[in-house]
Amino acid sequence: MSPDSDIALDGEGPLHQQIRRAIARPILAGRWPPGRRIPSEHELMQRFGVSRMTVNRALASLANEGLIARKRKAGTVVAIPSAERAVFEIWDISAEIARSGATHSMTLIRREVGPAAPAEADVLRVPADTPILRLVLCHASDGEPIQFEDRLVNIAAAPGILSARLEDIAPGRWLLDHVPWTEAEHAIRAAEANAEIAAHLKIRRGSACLVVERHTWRGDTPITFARLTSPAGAQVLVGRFRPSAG
Amino acid sequence: MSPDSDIALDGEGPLHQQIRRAIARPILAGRWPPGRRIPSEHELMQRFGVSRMTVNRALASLANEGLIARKRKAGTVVAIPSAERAVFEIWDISAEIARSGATHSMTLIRREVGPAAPAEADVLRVPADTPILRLVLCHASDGEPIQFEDRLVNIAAAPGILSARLEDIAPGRWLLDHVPWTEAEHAIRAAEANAEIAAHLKIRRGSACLVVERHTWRGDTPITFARLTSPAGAQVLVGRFRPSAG
DNA sequence: TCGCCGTTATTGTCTATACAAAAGCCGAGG
DNA sequence: CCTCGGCTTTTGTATAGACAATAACGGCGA
Repeated sequence: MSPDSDIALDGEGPLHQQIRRAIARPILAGRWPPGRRIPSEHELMQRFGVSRMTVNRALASLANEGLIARKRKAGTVVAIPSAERAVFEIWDISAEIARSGATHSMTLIRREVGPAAPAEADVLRVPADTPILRLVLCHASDGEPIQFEDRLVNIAAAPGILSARLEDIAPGRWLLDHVPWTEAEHAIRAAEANAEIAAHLKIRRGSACLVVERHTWRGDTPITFARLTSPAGAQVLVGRFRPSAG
Repeated sequence: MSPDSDIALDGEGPLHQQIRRAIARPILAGRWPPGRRIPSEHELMQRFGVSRMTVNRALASLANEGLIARKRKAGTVVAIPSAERAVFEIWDISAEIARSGATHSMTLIRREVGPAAPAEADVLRVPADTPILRLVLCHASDGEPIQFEDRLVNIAAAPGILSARLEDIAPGRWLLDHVPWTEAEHAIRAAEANAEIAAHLKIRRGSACLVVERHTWRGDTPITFARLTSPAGAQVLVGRFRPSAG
């Protein structure tokens, strides 16, 4: 069996996107470490039975997003992940903490299952009374509280979340691993800590926090809404850009 | 003369990127308002004397970034600007304000020319004593102070900035229009307003602010560093993503 | 007038081909 | 041994052609 036997087309959507996913999946899942060689366009072209233009389109798009690095003659390899991706792509605090070398821990503050109240239905963008899971928790890095997470999950869109062991794995991480998303939206703003958040993050009430709110969808159905609050100094979102060369 | 006579190739780099720029420029400059019809692929193909694939590649890339909206048979139009673009691409508060329908105004608080002090050289990432322009100003939307800007400009990289009429045009805007950049980096965080910022933004000292710091380079030479501070509620950075579908 | 349906303009995707540009590789020559 | 130059692999760009999908439009009939 070929060493890249884990890549395969899934038959969904345009070919170039299938190829994209086929390559992106093992990278994002961590099965292909940075530096790992990716088959050349010719090889992929034969393996998938498509034209080189189509392979090229897929790989160019991945390169454009910094997932892979390409060099003429040298070939294509999995790019070393920069902070960049973390900001814009999906965003997992436990991975972030692990990367910095610290230990991640988590305290579950609240966990409720039930029909969505009007306000909740509104933010999650589901009909009222949709069954949802509400989670409130606090992440810590080496014991230092670093992020307060308030999350709503559309249970219908994430079957299995109710039986997930959320003491061991961050809910964001669990969802990333188990529920494929097709669209996400971030809103980033500053806000002042309310009493509850201040208590859990061990900061002064009213002190500045960075708030990231994220909606995630699969097609038209909302999967989850998360409001992630970090103390002013604890988190900086960094992104690097080009003048958007296609 | 054709109604789209303001689009032309510039001869720099690959054709598809030239076409991209040719279309993007009048949109970003505001000459083409949202909803304005963009010539069909066939027209562009003839106008530029390139193949349709090449035009398509350029337009697909612009559509991917949300600058234009395409619909089969209906054609291509300038997209209604969502906040989205503003986050990732370069970022111009005066355009943002204008887009929201308000009037932008600006007060120049400080303007100094001279060799970079060590601390300044450090943030701008130039050698000490490099001639720099230091600007401090405050932007307002309909008279309401909305953003405090602290900027360092590498004069060598932006010839002409010294004679620009910075009372009329925001320095960020001027730089965008006059100095081509190849790379930019954003850092986003929350911070508490210090005395000076609080006074200018008319907010309480210590209240939460959103801070965006941006470095811009042309090749290896730094062009400018800007620290943009907005009161907590005034600004929300929004971004929408796909699992990075090309 | 209104609704339905075929026409057609426009974009989306894919293929096959071609040539250019970069850069690793390797062998000839010193 | 080292260096230089050519060979070759790999990616980058562009073209022409084809067919599919979509949806606006216009005309026709009730």
